[in-house]
Amino acid sequence: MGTLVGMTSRIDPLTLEVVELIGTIVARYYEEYEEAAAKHSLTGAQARVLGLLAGGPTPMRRLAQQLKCEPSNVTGIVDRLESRGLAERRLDPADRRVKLAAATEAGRETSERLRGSLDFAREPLAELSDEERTVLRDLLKRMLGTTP
Amino acid sequence: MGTLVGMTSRIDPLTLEVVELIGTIVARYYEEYEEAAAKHSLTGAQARVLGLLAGGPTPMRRLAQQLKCEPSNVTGIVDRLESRGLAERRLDPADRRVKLAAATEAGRETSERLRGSLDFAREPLAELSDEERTVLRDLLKRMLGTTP
DNA sequence: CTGGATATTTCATGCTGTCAAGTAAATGGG
DNA sequence: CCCATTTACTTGACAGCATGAAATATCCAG
Repeated sequence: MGTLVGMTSRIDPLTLEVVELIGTIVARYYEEYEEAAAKHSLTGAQARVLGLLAGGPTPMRRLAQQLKCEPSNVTGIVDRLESRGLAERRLDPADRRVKLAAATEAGRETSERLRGSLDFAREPLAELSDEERTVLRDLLKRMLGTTP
Repeated sequence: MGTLVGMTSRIDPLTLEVVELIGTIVARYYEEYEEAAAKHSLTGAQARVLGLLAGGPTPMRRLAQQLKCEPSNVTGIVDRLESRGLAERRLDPADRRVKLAAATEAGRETSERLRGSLDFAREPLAELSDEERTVLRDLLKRMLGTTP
């Protein structure tokens, strides 16, 4: 029967406001990420994988876990990176079932340039003083349960 | 060789930490959103459109602007919502070129249930006191330039 | 009325994602 | 040792998202 609204009325307005702000940040962050990736002729998924490969050669399986997707999906993404010379597959000498995806030199360069162009981070945060950033950091940490 | 990092060394560690936290929040938010949508047999895009339609019948063109995508893309998303009885197209009496997408009663219900299941907002914020939430809100607002 | 702008759709194409099936290699219990 | 199982990856089929170009219908200004 609760036809009308009521969907948000149980949350206090302050929480609601913060939620909306976070939503805005998420949207903006995502948007800028895709844009930055596109600027380097990469899709978001390709950029994410390339970013993961910056940590060193990684088994396909592990990439899938980190991206929270099926391994078969990673196959395609790495295929496309490979066909552009940004990544390569290596055999894992310790286990011949696994294939290690690794960034090539070109891949590393692209990944670094991309990371450098992710301005979302710097620019809006520049608005805040060191002290404020510290407060923000601690609040976010608490939100995420990083500091129980 | 330039093995060692260096890619982020020009940003101070505090900013870097905040950026990473925001990245984590973005990832978690997105993940939960898709999950909540899937629980109602919707894709993320469909859920977003349905959410926009909660604001009333909306021209296709406007949906595209709000989603920041091409209008031709919206056609497909609304098609799929329509084929499930969650949305419908109406003619705009004022301009016969435009079609207004509108949520059906079933669409409104789904959209409300979905919104109710978006717990990301509430749960982590519960960690914070009212005062802290206020501080957080103000910091986020400043970051977003909402209060110049 | 005519020409140009606007709103939507259709089509072709590419990427992301899932799932089911298949291959290859590791592993462990008998 | 051997076979059954598990694990890692790939392939193929399919759906959805997203873009761009071209078609259609309508609006609007001159």
